[in-house]
Amino acid sequence: METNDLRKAGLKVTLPRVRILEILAGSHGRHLSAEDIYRALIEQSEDIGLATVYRVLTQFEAAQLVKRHHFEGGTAVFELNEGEHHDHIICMDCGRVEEFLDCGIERRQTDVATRLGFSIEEHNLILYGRCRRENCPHRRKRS
Amino acid sequence: METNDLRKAGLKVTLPRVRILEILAGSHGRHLSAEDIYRALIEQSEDIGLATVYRVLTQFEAAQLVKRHHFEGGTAVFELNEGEHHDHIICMDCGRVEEFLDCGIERRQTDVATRLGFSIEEHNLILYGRCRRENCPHRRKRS
DNA sequence: ATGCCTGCAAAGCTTTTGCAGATGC
DNA sequence: GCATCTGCAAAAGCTTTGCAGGCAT
Repeated sequence: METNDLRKAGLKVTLPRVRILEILAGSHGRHLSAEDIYRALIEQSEDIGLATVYRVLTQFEAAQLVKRHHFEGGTAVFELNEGEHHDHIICMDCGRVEEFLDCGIERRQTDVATRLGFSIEEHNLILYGRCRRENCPHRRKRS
Repeated sequence: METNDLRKAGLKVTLPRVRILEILAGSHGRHLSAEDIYRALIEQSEDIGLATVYRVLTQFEAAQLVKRHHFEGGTAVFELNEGEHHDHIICMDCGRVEEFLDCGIERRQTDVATRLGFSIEEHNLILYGRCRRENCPHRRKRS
């Protein structure tokens, strides 16, 4: 039950927050911008302002319920924080985003940081490429 | 001679472009925002508009003379493209940026991409940590 | 009942663009 | 001389903030 996540974060259980959580949960791994979420709300006839979407997402980020990514070009995108870490690979043709985790890469990152005299706190790895799926070449895919 | 780089890129050798290249070359690895460069120009009494800085940087990026990074929080930063690729580690306390290259990480990235059915075009890896230098703990260091 | 939320509109920031004049070749 | 470039100012995103009213608890 997501409403408990809200309570645990010290946030009141309000309709905008619940709806936004639902939309994020229903995005099946797609990464949504504030605008994406705003439009999704409009589609389901919820009268929630864009400013609220931003505010809620910022609160969710502070509460570690979501992660904010900057990918490329100004617009931030958000995804539910499922707990376990992963990195991203993005298709430059169709915009599809896949997630992955490679222990070897993770380990070597720690090694590099140590070698340079840093203690690593977090990291951000994005691969840009082209996927060879037959349904790729044009436009973002609906899930 | 940097003016040749400009010519090779099909760009006329103008004062703004030369000055901006010089500033980037003299930044000793520090990553500069458009605003940083603009202020540096003002300091040396060059009357060059911020819009021009942005335009020139965009042209330089297209000509692969510089790389644009998005690091964190809205503002893009730029560095001279020295040819060989590297990644970044950033100190969350003092903002210091170090560069590194780890062949193991590079190789595994390619492997991961292949496994997922992508051909990798480029990537972006940033480690965030805390450096333990005695001169670190507060504020960004002037070079 | 009270304090946290929300909507709206306005402001803030970074970046881009239109246009008339200036400059490199 | 001509095309490209620049400065200025205005516009265009994306995101944040102020304020008055609304809602969860």
